[in-house]
Amino acid sequence: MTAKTTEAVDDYLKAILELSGPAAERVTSNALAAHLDVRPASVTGMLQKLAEQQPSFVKYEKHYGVRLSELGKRRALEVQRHHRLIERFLHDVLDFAWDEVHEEAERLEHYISERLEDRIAAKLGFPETDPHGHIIPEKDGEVAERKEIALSQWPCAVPAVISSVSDRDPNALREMKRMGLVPGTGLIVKPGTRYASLLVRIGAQAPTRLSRELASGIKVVERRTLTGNARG
Amino acid sequence: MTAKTTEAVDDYLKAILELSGPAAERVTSNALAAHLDVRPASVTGMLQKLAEQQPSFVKYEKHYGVRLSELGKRRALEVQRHHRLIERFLHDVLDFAWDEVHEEAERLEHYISERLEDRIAAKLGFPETDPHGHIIPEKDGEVAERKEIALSQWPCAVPAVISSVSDRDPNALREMKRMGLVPGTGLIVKPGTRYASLLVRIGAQAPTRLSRELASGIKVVERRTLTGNARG
DNA sequence: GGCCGAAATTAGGCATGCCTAAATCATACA
DNA sequence: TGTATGATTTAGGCATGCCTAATTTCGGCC
Repeated sequence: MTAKTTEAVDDYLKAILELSGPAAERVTSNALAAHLDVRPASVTGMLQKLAEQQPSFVKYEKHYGVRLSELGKRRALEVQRHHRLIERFLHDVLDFAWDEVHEEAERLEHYISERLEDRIAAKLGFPETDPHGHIIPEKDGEVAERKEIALSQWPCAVPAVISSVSDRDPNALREMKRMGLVPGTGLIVKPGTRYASLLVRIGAQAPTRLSRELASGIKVVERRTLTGNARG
Repeated sequence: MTAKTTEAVDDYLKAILELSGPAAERVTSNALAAHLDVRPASVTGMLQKLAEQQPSFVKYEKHYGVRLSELGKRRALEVQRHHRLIERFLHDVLDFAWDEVHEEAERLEHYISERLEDRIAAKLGFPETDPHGHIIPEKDGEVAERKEIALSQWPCAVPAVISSVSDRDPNALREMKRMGLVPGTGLIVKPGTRYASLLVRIGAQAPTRLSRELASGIKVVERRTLTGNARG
């Protein structure tokens, strides 16, 4: 039974979860401010308030950054589960395009009840990923791990499969779909300069140039390790 | 394009709409306070702020009550449309019981986009009523009128059909369902005292006693005037 | 060890929307 | 025509969560 949160608190916890990465490293006020589009001073204020609470969602050390407590992590994962379930629901049941779901889910994730969360999951057959390939945390907070890597870091000539794509830029998402860059698609990075763009063979198509910007939003895994959860 | 509102403002507008009735009469601060579960002083403050805005959602006269402006009415109907569409969606698509939908819709109604509203309506085939029989306003603000009357005021021996029931008390709703008191059900009020309870024949059942409390949440129309929209 | 720039924090404010307590208004009734 | 009573409004506060401006801390570099 996690303590009561506001929309703002949820957003902070989710941001800390996303910025701290798999290793749960400390997150700086500045990084949070940039991610939340808020002034650093506001972040300090919020973190202090959160850290004072008993029980607390975060462990906060002045000048050294913040990380989630167990409680905070549980809440952040719950909100993330809401977000991703809602995205899949909007996409699969209500015919939203994959570039439309993020904005809607971003609002609704704070306001659905446990009951609605459960009914949505059941209706969908307990899906494992959202439309962009992100893994949906289990209700108990478990997250199936996957060692995905940014496409921009992937070595040449090694067959890869897209595991997930960033959902924060609708234009990029439309462009990706147009090029066939969706979770589950196989690709190979061709040798050549990697400065402004990558030469990539997408699926069975002829090799294409991919802007660094677009590539930065794409994560991949090795060809044979994809467990088959990601849907096209 | 109605101006931007907060959840609190939406709740005030909806409350004014519901309390002012079909004739759009003035609503008193006290009535609003009771309906919104807020102190009268808070209502005064909010109404003053709303009335000051340009353009304004309300027409407010000190000491004499408030009514909606055209703008306010449009927004109130939009929120009501959201609420009722969501109720039907939760009920029909996500297997919510009819006593569970109100609470969830009460929150979500403020946070769904136009797009989601439209997709929900389309998915449902543009329904005319919510699970409790209330008419869903059209997107343009039109409301199919219906001269329904509280069951407690209905004359004896005249065949009636339940048009709608109040959705604010889950216990009452469960009790109604158990007794077969759902929209579309026919009934006849038997002669007798109407002090604490009514003697009513529900559908084809033997006459039953109905507490005044339960009856107060039920609205009816004359048997042959129901246009067939309400579902059992 | 001291200095500098970036990062972070403190200080003081603002808007929303609620509260309680203390006036004030409207009105019915004697 | 007063006056009591209930409805309503005013006055002053509190919590949330954001802001800007000013100050402090951190950490690398000379």
